[in-house]
Amino acid sequence: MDLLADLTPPQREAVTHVNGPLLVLAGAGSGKTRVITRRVAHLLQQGVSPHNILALTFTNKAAGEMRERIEVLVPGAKVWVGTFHGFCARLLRSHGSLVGLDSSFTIYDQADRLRTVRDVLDAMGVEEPPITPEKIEGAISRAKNDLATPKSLAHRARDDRDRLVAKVYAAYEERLKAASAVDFDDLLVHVVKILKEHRDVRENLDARYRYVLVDEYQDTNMAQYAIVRALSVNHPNLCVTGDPDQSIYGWRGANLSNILEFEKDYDAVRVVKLEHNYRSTKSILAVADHLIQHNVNRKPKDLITENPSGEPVQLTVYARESEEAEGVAARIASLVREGSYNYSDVAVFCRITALTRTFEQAFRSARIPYQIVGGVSFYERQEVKDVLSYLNLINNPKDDLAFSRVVNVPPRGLGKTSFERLTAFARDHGLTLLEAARRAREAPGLKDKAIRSFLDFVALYDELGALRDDAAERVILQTMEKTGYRQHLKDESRGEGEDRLANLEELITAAREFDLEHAGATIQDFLADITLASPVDRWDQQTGAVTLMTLHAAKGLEFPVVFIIGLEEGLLPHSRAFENPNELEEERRLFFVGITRAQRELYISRCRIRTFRGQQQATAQSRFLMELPEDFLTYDDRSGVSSGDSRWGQASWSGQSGYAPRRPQPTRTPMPTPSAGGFRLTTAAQLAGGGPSSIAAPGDLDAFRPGASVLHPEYGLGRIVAIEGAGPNRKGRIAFTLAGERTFVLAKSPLKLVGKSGAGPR
DNA sequence: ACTGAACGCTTTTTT
DNA sequence: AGCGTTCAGT
Repeated sequence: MDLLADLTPPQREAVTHVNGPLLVLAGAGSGKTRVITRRVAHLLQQGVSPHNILALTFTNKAAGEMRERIEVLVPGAKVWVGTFHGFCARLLRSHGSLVGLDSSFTIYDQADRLRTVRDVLDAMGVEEPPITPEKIEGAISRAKNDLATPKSLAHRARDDRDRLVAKVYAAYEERLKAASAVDFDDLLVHVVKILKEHRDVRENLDARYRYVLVDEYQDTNMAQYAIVRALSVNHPNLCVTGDPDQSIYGWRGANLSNILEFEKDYDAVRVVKLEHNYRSTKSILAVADHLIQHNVNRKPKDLITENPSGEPVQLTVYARESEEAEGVAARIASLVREGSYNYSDVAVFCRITALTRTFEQAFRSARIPYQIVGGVSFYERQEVKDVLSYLNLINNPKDDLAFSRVVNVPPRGLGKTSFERLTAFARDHGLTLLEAARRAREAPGLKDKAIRSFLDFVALYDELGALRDDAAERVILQTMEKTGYRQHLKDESRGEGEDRLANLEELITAAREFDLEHAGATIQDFLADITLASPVDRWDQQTGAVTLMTLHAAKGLEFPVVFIIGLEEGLLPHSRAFENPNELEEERRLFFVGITRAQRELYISRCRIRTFRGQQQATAQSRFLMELPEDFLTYDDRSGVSSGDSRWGQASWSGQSGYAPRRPQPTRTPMPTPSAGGFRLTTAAQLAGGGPSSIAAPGDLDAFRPGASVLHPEYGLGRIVAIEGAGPNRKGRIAFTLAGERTFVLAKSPLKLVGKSGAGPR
């Protein structure tokens, strides 16, 4: 096919560029992916071997898309397209020994990292760290992204916290090394190290990957920069694409100057600007453009489109979040009912994942199919993690973290004490935990029973270890049988075991699919694949459901209809960004990214009261709303509250604004307002005087009598069948409708009385 | 050693 | 509000 026929002159220029560095500044919706894939096809057409081309992206999803589109253009071309992390993992399997890494290394995800940091703090005897483990973990990650070592960190430490971070960092590194493990950042950092220290390797790779393409270059960090740089010394045929206005990963160490300074960094850079937008209506683009112009630290850029003006962008204010969710749900329902769109044409974006919960409820009761991208990942569920830990240990016997996860799963009578003795023994003799377990007889202080359990575990392990080179599905099945894990879940008294088994079935299915797609692959490949997979990768636009995701996850996607919710100070922009002008600009870019995902219709909303961590709070509208052009907006205040804030507030309650809603408003069921009215439940703990200022009024607890109905936040409704004892420590035996019988110390329990004999308004 | 309930902390975003 | 960790009872 003719690769150039349907391209604009600038697109054509980028596609036909062959040798030398190329910077493509691609505005949102400017056909960037099309340009990259065409360029790859063009290179192949010019006789470049697919073997010599490397295309790097940030997500597997983007990589997969690119691979597919290249396949359509040039069937059978074996171009390596993948993520930075995937590329580095592969490289380390073959070259890891140069940095002292076994080829069977384990990849730690963030949860593993945090666990390790906690363990390190524990081992160091730090009782009350001045900063949280999460912060330390973040600081270590940040240091790695900036290519800082524990030493350099210790060197520039200014206070106790910095010194602690540096110390933990050093110990953390040792642990990973001993466990033959790497974290996400290490994948990059180790490769950087190899490229720096082994000239021959670098030159070979530079020559091998003669043509390198990097997508989303504005989001590269120092380590990624160093890798790309090292692969483009002798053969600087490097093509980077990106948009500084869409840089949203600064918090993760992305370095905007990588793209801003690209022209100075390489000689004779060709720059191509793609400013023509093929995605959005004029209204949407105008709103995006107005907003982003408020960024000071920015290269001016035009956004042009020949698309129709379309509907104005609609801004709606709701009273509370439940109404926001219901309002959005109602609008989606009517859009679909009118026949203009399918559910899968619609996406709802929010700043933080916590906001999706309300929407789930609203969608469920409105019977709108939805899918959430992100949140608690499938692979993070307990039972999945357990089985995967077995796989990790089979693959890498040094993985102490995996060992400690599974040694007592299912329960083998190995408790804290036994485990601590084993750890001490391992540490004293420089053994891995598995080796130590093998020699459990020599470990001081271990009881006979524990020794036997450890030895049994090792025997079990050896049996499983023989499966090391088998396909993933088989190993998982064998593991579940031989460890007795499947039986363990079956025996679980309450219904949860079945859900867990169902999740494991899903894992088995995933493994089977992986095995089919990757002939000859082992569990090591399977583990790497799922560890490096992100929730977005599992997302599928074609499922006929509304998509619910964070603004970050939305990057690179597009939808006919987009809702962006929670336009409130503290949320968007997020409160953590208030202090820092750069971070504030990043928040603005984040909003910009969200807006420019929309093709035809865009709705933004906020609410006046939002519940956060259990607290209801009045909100202030996002400062970004003031930065949008009125001409392209309609405004609709459905909160029923007058408020002095902003010109928007004025426009709303006068009722005379020119921004009348264009469509009939869907009717809403009036909602009772629980907090404003008189009905409130009081917990037993409150009755007993949980607050420091009040003194227990013993009489109040008397309301908890046999026969009374109670509500427990977790177990739901129940009835008191018996009261045991007397005084403040009296216990209640509750028969729950769904969860069986349980006993509580009333004064400490979160039980609430319900029904007419229960607590009235106070 | 194991279970279940209370405590206390938090994540903003993710490869 | 929700989760992981800690604490207490058996």
